[in-house]
Amino acid sequence: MANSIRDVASRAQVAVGTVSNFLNRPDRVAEATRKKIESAIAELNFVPNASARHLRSGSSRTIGLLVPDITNPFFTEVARGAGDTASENDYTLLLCNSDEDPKKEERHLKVLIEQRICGLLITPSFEGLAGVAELNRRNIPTTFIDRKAESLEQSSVSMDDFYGGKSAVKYLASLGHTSIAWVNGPLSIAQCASREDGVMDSAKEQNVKINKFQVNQMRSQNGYEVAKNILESSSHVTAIFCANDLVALGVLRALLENGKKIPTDYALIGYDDIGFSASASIPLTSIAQPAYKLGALAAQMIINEVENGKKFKHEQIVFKPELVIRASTQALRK
Amino acid sequence: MANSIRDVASRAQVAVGTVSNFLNRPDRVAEATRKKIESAIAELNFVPNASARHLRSGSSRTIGLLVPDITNPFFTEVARGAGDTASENDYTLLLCNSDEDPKKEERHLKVLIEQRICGLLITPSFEGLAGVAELNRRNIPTTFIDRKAESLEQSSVSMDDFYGGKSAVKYLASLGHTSIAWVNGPLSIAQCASREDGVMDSAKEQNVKINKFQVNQMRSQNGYEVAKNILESSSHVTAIFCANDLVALGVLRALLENGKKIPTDYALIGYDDIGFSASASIPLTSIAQPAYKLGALAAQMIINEVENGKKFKHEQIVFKPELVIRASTQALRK
DNA sequence: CTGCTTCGTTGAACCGATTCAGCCAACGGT
DNA sequence: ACCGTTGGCTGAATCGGTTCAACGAAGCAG
Repeated sequence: MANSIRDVASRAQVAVGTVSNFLNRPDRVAEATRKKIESAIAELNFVPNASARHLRSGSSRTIGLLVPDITNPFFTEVARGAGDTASENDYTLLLCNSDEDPKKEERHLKVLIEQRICGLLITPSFEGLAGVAELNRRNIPTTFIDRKAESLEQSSVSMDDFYGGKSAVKYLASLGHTSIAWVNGPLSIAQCASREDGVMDSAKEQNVKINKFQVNQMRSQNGYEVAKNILESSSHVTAIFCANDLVALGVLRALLENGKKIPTDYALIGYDDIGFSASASIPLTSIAQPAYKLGALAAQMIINEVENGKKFKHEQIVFKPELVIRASTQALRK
Repeated sequence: MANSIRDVASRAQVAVGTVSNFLNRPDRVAEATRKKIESAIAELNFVPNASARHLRSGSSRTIGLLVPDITNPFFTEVARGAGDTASENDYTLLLCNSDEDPKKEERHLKVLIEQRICGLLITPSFEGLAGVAELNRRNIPTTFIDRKAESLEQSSVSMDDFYGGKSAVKYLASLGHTSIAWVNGPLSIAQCASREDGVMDSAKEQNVKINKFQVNQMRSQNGYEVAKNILESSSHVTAIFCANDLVALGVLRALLENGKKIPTDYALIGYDDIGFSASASIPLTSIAQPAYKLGALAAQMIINEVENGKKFKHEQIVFKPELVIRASTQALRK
């Protein structure tokens, strides 16, 4: 049932090496031979064994993608982008989800090493950096997604989070808001820290007051819970900026339940511009990140690195996010 | 850098076979030897090569999961469940997304065969069934997810869609609704067809009138668009039942934009109970499907089949979905 | 003391591809 | 007629594990 290259060879009356050439460098095989092999393959229903191929050739044509939360639409878009690009280049994408759990992350990293992936795409958590170092020691090229590499020895495709944080506050200020709630995730997440820097920088420039709030995980439920604090807070804010859309959607729900009107009572901005934000009951103004493109480009870069080896020049690509204005924000009425 | 089992063997002063035993059946190795091998492995930073292992042993310990839309939270939950179960049993999950494109589906199937996956989990599209037949010919066990297998030679983990459709209508009828809009996806999708059967069956029982509407893809945008038709429709409905939550969320947004009140003007029910439904601005009543469990169980079943071979008894497991009542429905006011 | 298990270990053969040195024929230039 | 080159093909060696027949030593019964 499972045919080998040797079965094909004997059926086509050629040597195994010729079949291998046919598979990998068809131009080196004469027309007549090619036909014989083609029909032998068709008759036997032969499909080459990837394991055998990888074992001997040394390169696995498999790239790993390790994301912290497959449930977050931002990352599914990244995965789609990376997956499509991998397919187009005849690479296999091995998608792993760590669920923000360092244990799982480490376990997946081990599996990826066992699989001898030729490259890794990862959005590293703080703890995950140790595992990445291990990959480096093994000379497995690694590209960061949505997180800038500090070292020039390392590629990354990331977003300008400072700019994103800054532009949201700037926009709110331009609408007349002078007191803004900023709901951030853990500062140990690099993206959150940068966004906060941007927020504070812009606040100073625009002479706007920032009230900081914090969630432990950046999920909808956490936003829902933190909204109470915002409502009860003594200082009166007129706008709320959340570090991602999931949190913003949670905040939105809590506000509406409390009879607040958006954008009249509060202007609300999220971050990521996931699909659900556009079709939320009050479409959310957000800082859009080109997730699909991030994944696709990162995959392309790692493939280049794999194929060009030492000649490859590492790059740290940084995109600017884009403000997308929808119904959840409007000018402040005095 | 990349060490082999032979390096470990010579460093630990034992035979390669002993190292292999250590890796696979540690109990057959004496304590002292075990220690020597352990430290050799640690010193060399040895990680076994999965390709070599699979090649010789014949079984790949990799199971494929092919989903039609990684963007749909329902399927990311399925993937989480399958992935976790695979990990726990030391299997690798190869997740592929076909984006509802038969071309991509076929391509992924080919890659999965090349990888010599030991089992496949799939939510087959109508066209995909041919590809699945190919897998069968190669004796690769296949389990359907969210779609009941017709043949008893085939396992499946699915939902009772007839029951789901029926119970939604029954519930609406119990609230006093007698005229209901039913927004379904393509009938070529088995799940949609069954749900519709359930809807019609219940309608007859409860003496309720059903107005059918149709979307081509089951995404939010399609729901948004179809809502206009519902509003303009001559027959006056008081409740809307959508074939999945994404569509329902789209409908919800459109209704609110048109100044309608939910649940006062219209009761609204979705299907799947994805996370976003609970935290939608008007939390959605929905027919809940245990997506994570579906994935986890399917993975467990395919692993059992792989490990028990012919002894394995195929099963067609069918879960009953569950009505989850939230704010988007209420009793009809006369 | 002998024969029989059991336990732990050994190492060569093998899985199915790729690689590469080497071979043969045909062709062209001188 | 001779030699060099080229194109096409061959098949043995190899990748890094697993498998398994065989073997030595230890333990135990008679």
